[in-house]
Amino acid sequence: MGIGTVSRVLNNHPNVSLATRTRVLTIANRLNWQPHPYARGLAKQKTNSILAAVPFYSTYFFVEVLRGVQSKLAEMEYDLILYGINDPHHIEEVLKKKSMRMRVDGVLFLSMTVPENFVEEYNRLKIPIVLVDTKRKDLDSVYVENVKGAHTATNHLISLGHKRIGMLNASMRSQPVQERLEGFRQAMDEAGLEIDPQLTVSSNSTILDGFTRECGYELMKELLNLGSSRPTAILVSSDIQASGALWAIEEAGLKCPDDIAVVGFDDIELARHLRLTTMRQPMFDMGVLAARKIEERINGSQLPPADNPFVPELVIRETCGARREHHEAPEPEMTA
Amino acid sequence: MGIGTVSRVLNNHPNVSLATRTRVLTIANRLNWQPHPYARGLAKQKTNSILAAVPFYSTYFFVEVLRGVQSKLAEMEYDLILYGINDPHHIEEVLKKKSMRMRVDGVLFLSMTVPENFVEEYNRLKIPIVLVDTKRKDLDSVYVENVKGAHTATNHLISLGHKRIGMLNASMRSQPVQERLEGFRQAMDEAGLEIDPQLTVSSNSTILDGFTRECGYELMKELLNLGSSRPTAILVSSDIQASGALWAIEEAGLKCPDDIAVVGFDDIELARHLRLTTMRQPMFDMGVLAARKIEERINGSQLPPADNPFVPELVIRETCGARREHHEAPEPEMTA
DNA sequence: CTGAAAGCGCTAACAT
DNA sequence: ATGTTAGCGCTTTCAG
Repeated sequence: MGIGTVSRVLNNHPNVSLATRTRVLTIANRLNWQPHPYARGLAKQKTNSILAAVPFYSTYFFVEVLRGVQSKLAEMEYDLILYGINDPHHIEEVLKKKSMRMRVDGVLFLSMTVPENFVEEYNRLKIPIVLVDTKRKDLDSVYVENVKGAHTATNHLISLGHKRIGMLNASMRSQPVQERLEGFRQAMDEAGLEIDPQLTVSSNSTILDGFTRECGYELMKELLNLGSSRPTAILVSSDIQASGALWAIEEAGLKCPDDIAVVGFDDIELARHLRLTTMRQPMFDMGVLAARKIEERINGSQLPPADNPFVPELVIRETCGARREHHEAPEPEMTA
Repeated sequence: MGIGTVSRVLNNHPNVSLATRTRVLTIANRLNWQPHPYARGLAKQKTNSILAAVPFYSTYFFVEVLRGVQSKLAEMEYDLILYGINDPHHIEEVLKKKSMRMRVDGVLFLSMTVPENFVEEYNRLKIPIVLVDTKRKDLDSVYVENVKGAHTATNHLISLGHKRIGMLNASMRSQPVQERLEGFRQAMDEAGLEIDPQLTVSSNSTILDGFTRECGYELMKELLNLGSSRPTAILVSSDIQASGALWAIEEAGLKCPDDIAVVGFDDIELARHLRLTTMRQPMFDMGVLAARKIEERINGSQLPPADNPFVPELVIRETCGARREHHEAPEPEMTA
């Protein structure tokens, strides 16, 4: 029996008699045989693996997304190669040198701005890219509708009767932050509420674009220093910052829902603990979709680059003041 | 100039004149050339990538470890293939079918018990395995000294004057839990303190071996139901459970350091928020070491399988009662 | 020191 | 339907 035939059954080629097919299969099974992925890859010019470039710092978010990615990828018999970018400035250098080129059939960028020349090069190599948590008109993007989300969050606060609402932001350099601020503005406008510039603060920290507890803590202190003209409620651009803000509030001897209500964004694990009202992002599902999208491209889809927006969902807990009683028990664990 | 020569310079083969070497290098650079990893892998019988099998649920711990692994691996020019095991029962099936066999030079198992036949098979294939956060006499293992850690934690509580100390455990099926309980016992013994069996509770939950907030919450309620014979301090086998325990304490209208002190284990991110005193595990460093160990094996080390223990470090915050004042500011962010 | 040729394990095109 | 053969892109003898 020729080696070619074996190859055929392994690749489900039609021209193989059922007899030989089963014979090959059983013998392969008995020998515990598996085709060598590299040899196959070389011959087929396909690696059956995709690269995920992630900023390692946004832990909870990216873990959830990756869970989704990996789960879909496993189903597709693809491997996930993880590449953590610690210093955003080194993205290109790193990805170049790593000769990730011929090693993967596609690449996923999470929460990262892709360098222009990188896009060009991968374009030339016909290696598709899909973005997660960022957006670009010329690439497939999977992201959350930040404007809408912030809008919803703000409306919630408004519906609770708040008038003096502030927004505590991370760095305005961050695209999601800009969008979230925009949503806030829209909602305030629509409600005919004044936006006091004093109450709209943002970070100029270079550390993680201001997505840190410290940033939330410091900015909240500023807000609190406003004294009687402080806001009665604030929207915070991320849960992690909200945690810092809550800290500042507590430290100032104030009570969270009563003296000042807060709504976060993300619904990271911590949020449940803090009983933080927030906008949930369907991270796992975003990961699954991203994997699907990259697959479509790999399989030759020529559709124009598409947006794949997800709508964040308002999770009402206690920091907004809408629910003041304690629960009997903690919320159920996320399904693992 | 022959293809062979090119190959030689790429592999730093000595027999190449500096003249041709630089010539090849510059031209390669100009063409933006990179050797094809699969072709190279096929020829050299080496993939230059390692597999990390991780249980996706233990998020924070594994992210940190992986950060370490990846950082070292990148340095070694190795790729990291991530495989998330959601259902522990499927480990072998999954890894078999994935034909991970010839695809990686080594495998890392995080927080997981490796199936026996898996070990045998990889042994036969000469693909080295190293364990992280678990132990096996016949494999290299990188882990934390749980006995010592629990001992230290318990001693801390004892030094604070506590006599009625309890321990709240996850499932006794978990190796780390057993070890932590052992450390607790030793410390109590050495101090001549009685261990009230009522105060040593453990979970029989099958969900994540009881490493959940709910588990901590429920077990703490049991402890609290003891009324006046309740412990004045408890050691909890993990931070995540400690968070649930704190919840139960609060819900019962009790105050944490005052009515009952608690010390956790792990130092997950959450711990800072909760101001939880806990035992820190050097997760990143464990990852780095694991990567180094696997590299040694790949490079043919024949040393007998070795233990690589790390000693956990006591992090004193407020739930133990040793520091009662609030901080001026939150602790600095972990370096990312 | 360098060129030529065989081979890594598989796929795909071409015969039969 | 199946056997044969020529690559896939690189490494590695073996000559020279």
